[in-house]
Amino acid sequence: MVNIRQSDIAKELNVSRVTVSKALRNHPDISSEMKKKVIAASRKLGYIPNLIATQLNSRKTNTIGIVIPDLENSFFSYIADSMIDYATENDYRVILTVSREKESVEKRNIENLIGMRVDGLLVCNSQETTDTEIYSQIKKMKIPLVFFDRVAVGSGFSSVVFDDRNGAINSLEKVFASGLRRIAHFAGYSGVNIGKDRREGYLEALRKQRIPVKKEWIIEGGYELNDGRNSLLKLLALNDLPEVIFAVNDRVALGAYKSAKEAGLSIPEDIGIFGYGFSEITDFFDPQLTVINQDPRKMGQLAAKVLIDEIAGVHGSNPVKITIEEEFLWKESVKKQK
Amino acid sequence: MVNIRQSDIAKELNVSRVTVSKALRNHPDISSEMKKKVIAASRKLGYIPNLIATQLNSRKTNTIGIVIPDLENSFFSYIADSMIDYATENDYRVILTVSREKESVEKRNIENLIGMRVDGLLVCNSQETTDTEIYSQIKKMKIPLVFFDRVAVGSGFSSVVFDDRNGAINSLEKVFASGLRRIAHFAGYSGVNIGKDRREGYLEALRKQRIPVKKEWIIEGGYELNDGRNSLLKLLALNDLPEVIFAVNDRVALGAYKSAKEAGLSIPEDIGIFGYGFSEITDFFDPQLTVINQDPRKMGQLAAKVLIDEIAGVHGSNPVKITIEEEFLWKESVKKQK
DNA sequence: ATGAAAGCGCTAACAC
DNA sequence: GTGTTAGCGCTTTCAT
Repeated sequence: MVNIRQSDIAKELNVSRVTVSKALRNHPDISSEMKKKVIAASRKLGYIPNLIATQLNSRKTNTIGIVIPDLENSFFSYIADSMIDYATENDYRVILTVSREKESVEKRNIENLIGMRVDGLLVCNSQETTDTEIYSQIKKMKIPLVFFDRVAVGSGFSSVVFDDRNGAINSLEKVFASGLRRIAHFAGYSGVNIGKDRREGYLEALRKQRIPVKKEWIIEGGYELNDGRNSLLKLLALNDLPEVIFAVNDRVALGAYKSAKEAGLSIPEDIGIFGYGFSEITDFFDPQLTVINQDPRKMGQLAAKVLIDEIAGVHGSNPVKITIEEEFLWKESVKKQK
Repeated sequence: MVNIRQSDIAKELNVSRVTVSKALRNHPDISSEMKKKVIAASRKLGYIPNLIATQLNSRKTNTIGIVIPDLENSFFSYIADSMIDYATENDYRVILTVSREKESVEKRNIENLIGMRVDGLLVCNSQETTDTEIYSQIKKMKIPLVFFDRVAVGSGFSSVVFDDRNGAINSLEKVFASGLRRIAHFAGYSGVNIGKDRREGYLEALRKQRIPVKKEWIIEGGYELNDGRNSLLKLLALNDLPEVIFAVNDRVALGAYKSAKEAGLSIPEDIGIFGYGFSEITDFFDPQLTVINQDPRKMGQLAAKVLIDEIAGVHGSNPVKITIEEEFLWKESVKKQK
């Protein structure tokens, strides 16, 4: 690799490196003629400043580190994309790491990013993560950090999350208002936050309507397509179909679509389906999936904004907690009764 | 931010910084007792090495820069994911930048990454990119670079691309062999490589079978869902339906699905559809989309491997050109005739 | 207006 | 075995 340095420009012009350094940064010390000369020479030689060196003595890298569980999940890739967007607009670079839902990888990534002296961190915990020691250390080091979507609780950092519980309650109220009353829930494991909050929302919504809970209609499973398939088969075996299925996420909903069609059930006539998701995916379902919209771009943007503000010292030392409301997008997959 | 330095450890132990530096890197100079002491102290103080400083004098960052057009496109997010995977496994970090299909952003990203002194670059050109001057400069600077998917031709760098033309030819041969003969093509603009190669494959396949080309069955459009919708409407207006539509990509195919269903055509009975895509998306189509498989993980992995090998000096100065064969995955959306 | 000296945190080369 | 010196490329005093 052949890199041009400021000293090369200085030699070319027979001036000192300092003059060059100042000229390039448009320092008032330097005459405008000199500046022109320096800029011309740097163009000519193809000078690209060494940010590593700059960063070393400014102790600022203008770089944000992201730790995300899985880029193959479009929800997360949209989030990452919007974070990169927002960061770039605000003159920050982004180092993106993927934890693959592994706690150990998450930890390694974070140490790596701190080693790179990023100015701040955007972190979504892996599903496995339970040990929060590293986060206490980050707190001690006073490195700005914002959690998004999944939060290591009690660590005292800012966070941006969805209001899943109310999202479920509000959405189900709309469903009830349309005359539908028999709703099953394809739930995630209740150990995980996501699964827990969404299920609680479901239960609370039923309670409000004084609709008795049918335990057999809460079918617990994972978060992938096959889990949705299996849950639908379990539901069929009951010989007691609900009017609508409320799925814990879009992949589970898709699995339910598949099994439903294989079983000869048409959506939404024989059975309706809706679930957590985001607007961009509705089109990938036929009929279009009704979703409780978790706007990933909004989350990414907000988290990045909170972090960058925090780096700038906007919030002082008070962590900011942002809860994003979810909107119910009624599409083809659920048929209103009235 | 509060960061512990080697000198802090040195002070703590009343030794020189160099001893600490060597001990931490397990240098043979240092006694094992001293090493233990140093490691214990660094643990205790929560020392995290400053990679910026290390990089400054090693002139190696162990970091790869990626420039990708759009993370919202799952094809690219899978590629990015697999690159990060491969890089991480090989002890490289990744700085990911997104060009949003803008030439100017692409250029800015590259300069930024070079400024960060990444050890190498993985680049997919934006759709707009025509000016390749920056790439000549990179060549001069001897910075390793590998293009993937879209290549600034004539710049003399290694590349990893799909063999779109043969993918089309081979796939169409299978379709023909099953007895289907009337195939339309929803094409991209022929100005762009992708659009051009795929269309040429289509034409060549017809030629081989001595099937006359119907110009009105080559419907040119963009690469998004709505383009597929519009193309299908244009096709319907002809009152001369083909048996199968060959779509330039999955989003166009999806648009065709939508319009077909709205027009009361069922797939594959009334009309078959297949297109370029990758295996993970077939399930999102109902019926499952038959695809000419462009495996994004394979592309990401290979490109990352070629680059990392190149950084290690494996290929000398000879650019490597890798062409990935595409496999035809016959799914539900096309019905075999025999 | 320009430049010399010192230092960011770490490491390689060379003493002791 | 341990420490001293010098330097990575840049910027920030402080002289001139």
